Amino acid sequence: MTTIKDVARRAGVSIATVSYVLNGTGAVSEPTRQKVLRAVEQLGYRPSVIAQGLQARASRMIGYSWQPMPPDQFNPILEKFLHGMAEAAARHGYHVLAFPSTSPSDEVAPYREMVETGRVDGFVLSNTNLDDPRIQYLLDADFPFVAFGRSNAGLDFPWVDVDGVDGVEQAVRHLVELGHRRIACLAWPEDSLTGQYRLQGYCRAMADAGLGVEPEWIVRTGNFYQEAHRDARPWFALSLDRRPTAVVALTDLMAMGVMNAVVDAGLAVGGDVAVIGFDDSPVAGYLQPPLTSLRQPLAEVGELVVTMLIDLVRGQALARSQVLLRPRLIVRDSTLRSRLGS
Amino acid sequence: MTTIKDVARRAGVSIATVSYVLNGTGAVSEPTRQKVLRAVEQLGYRPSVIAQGLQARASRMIGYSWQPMPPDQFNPILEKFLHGMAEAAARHGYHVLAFPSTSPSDEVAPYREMVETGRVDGFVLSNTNLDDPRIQYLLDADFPFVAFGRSNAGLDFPWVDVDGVDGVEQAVRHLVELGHRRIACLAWPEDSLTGQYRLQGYCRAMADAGLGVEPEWIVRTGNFYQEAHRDARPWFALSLDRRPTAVVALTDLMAMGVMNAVVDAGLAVGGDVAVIGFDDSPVAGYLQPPLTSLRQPLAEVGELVVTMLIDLVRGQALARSQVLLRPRLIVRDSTLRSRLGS
DNA sequence: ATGTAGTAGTTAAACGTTTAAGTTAGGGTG
DNA sequence: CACCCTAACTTAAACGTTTAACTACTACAT
Repeated sequence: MTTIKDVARRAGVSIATVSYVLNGTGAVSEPTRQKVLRAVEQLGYRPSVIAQGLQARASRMIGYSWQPMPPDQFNPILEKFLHGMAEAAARHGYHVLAFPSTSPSDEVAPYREMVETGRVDGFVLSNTNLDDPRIQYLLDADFPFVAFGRSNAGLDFPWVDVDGVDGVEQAVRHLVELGHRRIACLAWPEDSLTGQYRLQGYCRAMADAGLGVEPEWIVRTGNFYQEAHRDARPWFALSLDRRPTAVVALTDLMAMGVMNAVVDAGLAVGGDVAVIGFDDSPVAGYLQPPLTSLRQPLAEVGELVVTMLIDLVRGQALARSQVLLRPRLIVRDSTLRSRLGS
Repeated sequence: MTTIKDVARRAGVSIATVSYVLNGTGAVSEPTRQKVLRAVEQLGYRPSVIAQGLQARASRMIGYSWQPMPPDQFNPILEKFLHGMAEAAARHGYHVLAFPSTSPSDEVAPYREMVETGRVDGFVLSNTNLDDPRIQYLLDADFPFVAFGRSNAGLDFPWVDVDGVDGVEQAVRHLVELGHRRIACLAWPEDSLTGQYRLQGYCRAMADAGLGVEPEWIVRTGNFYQEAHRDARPWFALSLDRRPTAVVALTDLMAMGVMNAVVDAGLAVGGDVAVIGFDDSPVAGYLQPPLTSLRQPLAEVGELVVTMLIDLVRGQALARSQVLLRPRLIVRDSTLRSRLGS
């Protein structure tokens, strides 16, 4: 491993001069500058980030943790989000440290460890919720972080989120335009903030369209295929005048459960019952029929979150510290080919 | 931030003593040991990993990079593999640094940068292939790494892989047992080593079963849904005596293309044509019909790869430096309910 | 009494950077 | 010619650890 000393010796200058040349600080004459650069080139010298880190009391690392999915479920955001983050971080000389969230009993422990040992300069949080202990801890510790997702209205912290209200509104409006009147929503348990927003979008859009909502059209269930499949079934056993002709599910995985429940009832997805998902996971386009879904700008969120965090770490004020992005409705056959319009 | 000096001052000893206590090296009397530990406790002291890293000339970081998928495809391994790695790494005091693979023009550049700046102590490679420039570089640089996947037979380096030959053999045997005789294989281009192994499994199992293989039953296509969908179609336009009654696809995504091609031809998946995928991605079980597929022990591979790498980094000899794991065939309706047996 | 060995601790150097402070030479000014 | 200023360096300290080398003390054998 070649160090700054080797370069200094080779160029016939002191190590300080080498450092000044490399960082562009300090007054160095052009000839010496060239000498140093040549030595750097010849030796293939690169400064040790660890030594720089010790000196600057910074690691140039961004911590990110996610909770693993159960084996039969996919994480709809990880790949694109992580890639967006890693790219943006690298552009600024930072890197992403991926650490596992261990026991849910003490969610904060791994974060605390990273902070106290100086492993990372800041965190990106995802999957935030109300009363998120991680947010509380990081605010208390005054440690930089940016969240993908919101939390309690009272807490002031930087976040980026995708507007679930707007997204589901888009979905419902699309269905209304296609002629649907009886639209159901497969929602999440009440404690999910993201679920609250998305459900709110449903309620608002239905009201805006002047449509009534039967109580049995809103079903809350877990974020799993099996539960969605099971809990969507009763809809299609309802009498013809109460049976929904369209369903908005809060997740593609849940939408798949709905689609299969439709098939189980001897009905056709897209034909008898329109279905819309959320996330636009890569499989959505390849299902039978292809699933209409709301696409989150995940790479953009990843980039934004990281650039905000780096500004924060560098002590710069954020231009916008709370950003709400719109999802985009990707229309596919699960809502077209509807028999209602024709 | 509290340092070892603070602890030393509080405990009334030298910093060396604190270090000795914390590392369990050196001779320290029990009373002083207690004093030090109490001070550590009271101050909430944790050693700075960066300072330790500088001293030890090691970062306790493992680098991992993956190529991003096109937007409409999913990465079937990332989440579970990464989680397996991160868990295993954390257990040994290491962490995973996720960096983006940038331009394919110089695949090695980001690796070289990590090596030269001392960012990581070793790498995990995935998606290796023949003549992989990353392997060549790391071998030349004598830098520790372990690969998920094999490469040229002549290169001696540590790897873990899932046995594609065995996997596809399992698949074909399963189909043969169900009574299938005309079995096709949707394979990858010739330059993919993984594809070679899997195709070899097909050929070997067909030969073992005493079954002939029509040339048009082996189709090579890209690892995409669209191409698979397009290139599987001709099979189902073949005359009844040459048309395959079962297809093994090298990927779940490709299998989905095949399934939809079957439906397009007015046939039923599972009924008229059995389909098997590879990867057992989370969606496989929720497709219509649920897809039989080969499950790779991804978390196990991740753990194994990391523990091997850490041994390597610590200069220990590896018990086994080349490990081949068996995939497991998960049987679902896409191969059951076949009309052949009954 | 003297040397020896072991125990328990301290001192100081080292890891590879950055940077404040100091030094030197040269040129301009009165 | 003495003075000051500036440009272009160098010296050395600091960041927070680990660890080799040293010191001081006690206990014990000779």
